Amino acid sequence: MNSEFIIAVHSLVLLAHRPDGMASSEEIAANVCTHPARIRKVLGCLRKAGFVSTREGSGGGYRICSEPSEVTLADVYRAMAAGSLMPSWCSGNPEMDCMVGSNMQDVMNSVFCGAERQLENYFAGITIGQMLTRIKERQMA
Amino acid sequence: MNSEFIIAVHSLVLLAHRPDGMASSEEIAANVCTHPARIRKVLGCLRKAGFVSTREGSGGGYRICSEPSEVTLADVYRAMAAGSLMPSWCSGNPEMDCMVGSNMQDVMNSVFCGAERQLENYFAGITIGQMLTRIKERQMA
DNA sequence: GATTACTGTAATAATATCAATTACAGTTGA
DNA sequence: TCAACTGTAATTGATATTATTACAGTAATC
Repeated sequence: MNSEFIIAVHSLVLLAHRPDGMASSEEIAANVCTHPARIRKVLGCLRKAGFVSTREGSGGGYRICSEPSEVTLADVYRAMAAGSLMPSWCSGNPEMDCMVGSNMQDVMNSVFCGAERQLENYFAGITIGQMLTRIKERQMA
Repeated sequence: MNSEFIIAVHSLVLLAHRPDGMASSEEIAANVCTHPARIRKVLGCLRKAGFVSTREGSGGGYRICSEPSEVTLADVYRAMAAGSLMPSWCSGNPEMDCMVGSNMQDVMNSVFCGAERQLENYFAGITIGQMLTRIKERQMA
């Protein structure tokens, strides 16, 4: 799993929490605990996916332009980390003679595709708004 | 996700496919496409988890000592890769002032715990025996 | 129009993780 | 006693990840 997914979710939750829905890369970076350049990269993806709008220049920054209650973690996952469940390392080799060794990659692939669907299904049940609610609840406790 | 999980599953499927259920680390390594020492490490875990037995010395090696139809990928996952879904990199910081930044780690953690349960649930529906069947089917096609 | 405060993007450096390899002690069968 | 194994740790090499730097482009404001 990609840590950019975490950064994306965190950033969206932070923006959703802001009254005006806005923040600069520097503000977000301080909150997430990473470098502003990394935030700009991740939020560039979120912009392409339509979750935030950006304004360059003075007074600019990022603004959430989707309903926090309608954006799910599955949406963010698809935009940021699709396919990241399966390790890049592969066992076996389609060229080899043995039935097991030559077919394992394909079978493993289908297993992980299924796992990814399962995961997306779970993430589809959690919205950015709910994340913010959970945080507020935790803050109370 | 840990690639040792893949190696463990591949090794178990290979052993299940052998008439006598046995193979040496060298044979397994050749089939998996990795180094024998790595196989010994992974199968050492499977031994501790009770899925294989080992015999040292000449003529020794690994033998599957559980029913392929009863060992699920969830069992293997728990033995080899439990907790590996969540990235090690963390956003936010419990010490900080902001409600969002200070509670994000905990909330993200609970999200990934749920995801992991979901994943295990999916893996629980796939046995080593079924993996072998899938491979045989693919070989036919 | 100059200045200031931003984003976008790429390149580089630092660090961490992962896999391969080597080495060798211990075990067992022949 | 030799040969063929496992168990394990240390080292090296490769790869992936994150931080940092740099700078061009854009927009608001004075």
